[in-house]
This record gives sequence, C-alpha cells and structure tokens, in this order.
Amino acid sequence: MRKKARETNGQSVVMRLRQAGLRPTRQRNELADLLFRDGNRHLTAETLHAEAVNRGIRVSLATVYNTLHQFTHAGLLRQVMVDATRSYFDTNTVEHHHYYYEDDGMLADIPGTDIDVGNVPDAPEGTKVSRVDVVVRLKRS
Amino acid sequence: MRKKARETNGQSVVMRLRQAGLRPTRQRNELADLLFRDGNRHLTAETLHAEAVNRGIRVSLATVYNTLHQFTHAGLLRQVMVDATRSYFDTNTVEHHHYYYEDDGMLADIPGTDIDVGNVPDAPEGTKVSRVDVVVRLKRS
DNA sequence: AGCTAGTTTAGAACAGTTCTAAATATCTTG
DNA sequence: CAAGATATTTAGAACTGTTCTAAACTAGCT
Ligand SMILES: [Mn+2]
Ligand SMILES: [Mn+2]
Ligand SMILES: [Zn+2]
Ligand SMILES: [Zn+2]
Repeated sequence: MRKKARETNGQSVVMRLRQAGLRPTRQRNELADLLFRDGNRHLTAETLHAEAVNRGIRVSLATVYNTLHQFTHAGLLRQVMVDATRSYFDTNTVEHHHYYYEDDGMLADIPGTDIDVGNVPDAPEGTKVSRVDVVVRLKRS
Repeated sequence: MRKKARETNGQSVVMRLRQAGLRPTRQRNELADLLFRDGNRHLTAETLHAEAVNRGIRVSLATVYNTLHQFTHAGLLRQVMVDATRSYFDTNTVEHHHYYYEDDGMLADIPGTDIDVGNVPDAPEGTKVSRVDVVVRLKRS
C-alpha cells in the first residue's frame, strides 16, 4: 500500500516543497519522512545522514545538508545554535525554547507553560527582531 | 613608566591567573591588557589575534586560543554561542544577555534594565542549570 | 521519447579550532 | 644566581563540520 503523505501544519510536505519551488525527489521525500515521522526532533546533518543510511536510504551527506537548508528556507525546519561546533535543526517551528544538555550535547524543547521573556528593550534603530532564543544550559548534577 | 596592573572585579588579573595556577607570562599579560583595557568586549580568537599582531604584540594564534580558554576557565571570560561557525568570548562575566546582528555577525550586550526570564520550569531530574542565555537576533530592517 | 532545468553526488576545498612535540620561559631550590 | 623541574609558547600538521564544484542523473513537460 502507498504511504500516506505526511502533514505538517495542515499542508502536506510535498505541497510545501512545491510551493518553495522544490521538486519532491526520492531523497527529499525519504528525508522528510524520517524528519517528520515522530514528533519533534533536534538533529544535526550528520545525525540524520547516519540515520538514513542506517535505514537503507541511499543519500549523500551533501544532499542531507542541501535538504536541511532548503527545508529551513521553506519554513519546515528551524536552525538552532547552541554549540559552536555543530548546527542543529529543529522540526518544531513554532516559537519555543530549549534545554541544552552540555554534557552530552543533546537539545530538547522546554515543555509545559511557555517561558516569558519580559523587559526586552526595543530593537536598536534600523534593526528588527528576527527571533528571541532562550537556551537553558544544563549540567549533570 | 611601568604599566599599572589592570583590575577586574577588584582583583588584579595577574592575581586571578596565579590563583588559577597560571603563570603571568608576557603573552598572557599583554592579551589581558588588550582584553580588559576598554570596557566590555565580544571577540573571537582570530579577532583578538589580529588586534594583537596589529599592535605589535608577538603572540601565536595557538596561544591566543589557549589563553582565551584558560581565562574562561579562570572566570575572567565567558564564551557565548550565537553562530555555528565562530566562537565568541565576552569580557563581561556578570549575568546579561545579547543582541546578535545576524547581518554582520556582531554581538552586543542588551543595555538598560535587565531582561526577565520568567516561568522557566525546574531543571529536569539529575541536572542543574548552568546558565540561561537569551539571544535577541536582529536583522537590518 | 526528447528536451530542459533542477538535483544529486563524490570528492576537493574551506574555516575555525585543536593537537603535537620541540624550543623557550618561568619558578623554585640550594 | 645557577640548575633543574615544570609550565608555556609555537609552527605547522591534523581535525571537524560544512560548503563548493562540476559531472552524472532525474523529474517534469511536451
Ligand atoms: Mn542556508
Ligand atoms: Mn575549554
Ligand atoms: Zn525545539
Ligand atoms: Zn556580553
């Protein structure tokens, strides 16, 4: 039986890719399946590539990088900066904040009630806020 | 005339280095002078190295990296993660948050009244909060 | 089927950072 | 202050994550 097209924010991924002018190729479809199959994920290009290869999906690392960037530009993913040496991609694109486990380099959404960030002064002249990121860094205790 | 020892948080830098078991070498002293000479700074290893060379301070890039890490471990600096490709060091070690100018890769303290971060849930079992970072990302508008 | 523009890929290149191990500087002790 | 022990500096190699290149391949259109 044919796999049902996955949905994100109501629209199918294929639809959103088309709108971004991206062809739904085998690689992009299979990566999208991996990415959006189970809930919110935080992963790096190398992690995703390993997982794909592991499941028998044939795709190059270059394509994984390309795809992650394209999905990000299409608004399907969001890039999170918490570690100077790795770039994380987040399948949760609604506004939310993160725990970063410094010891094992894991990233997770902060659950429950939203964090309030108050008292942020106006953006300086000539700029506008593109995003406010809150990262709670955790250490094993 | 002899340069007066610079102070940070009351103690001289040399003193704090000694306490961290670090010898006050020419390179470390000259870098400390550059770092703490004028107010709060946000810089990368390569920036600091260029600045040093520029002022005729003879020091290798490796030593700049070593020194920045050692100063960080000694609590004289703090490392800030905002860009996946560069590592910033901050001479302001008191709790504060940042503007990040995405277009030109500049980092600045958020001035004025402190930002409130409220409603942060308790740290997960077995962990403790090592730091809460707020980064307001700005775009040219 | 044939054409065209978009896509994938292996591998080279790159940037920032860390490592290595030999030379040099600092500190301690006599 | 000389000698020895230990810490530091350094040039350059190595490494890591990421981007680039350009040739092979594929999707979509007629
Ligand atoms: Mn991009
Ligand atoms: Mn370190
Ligand atoms: Zn998230
Ligand atoms: Zn700062």
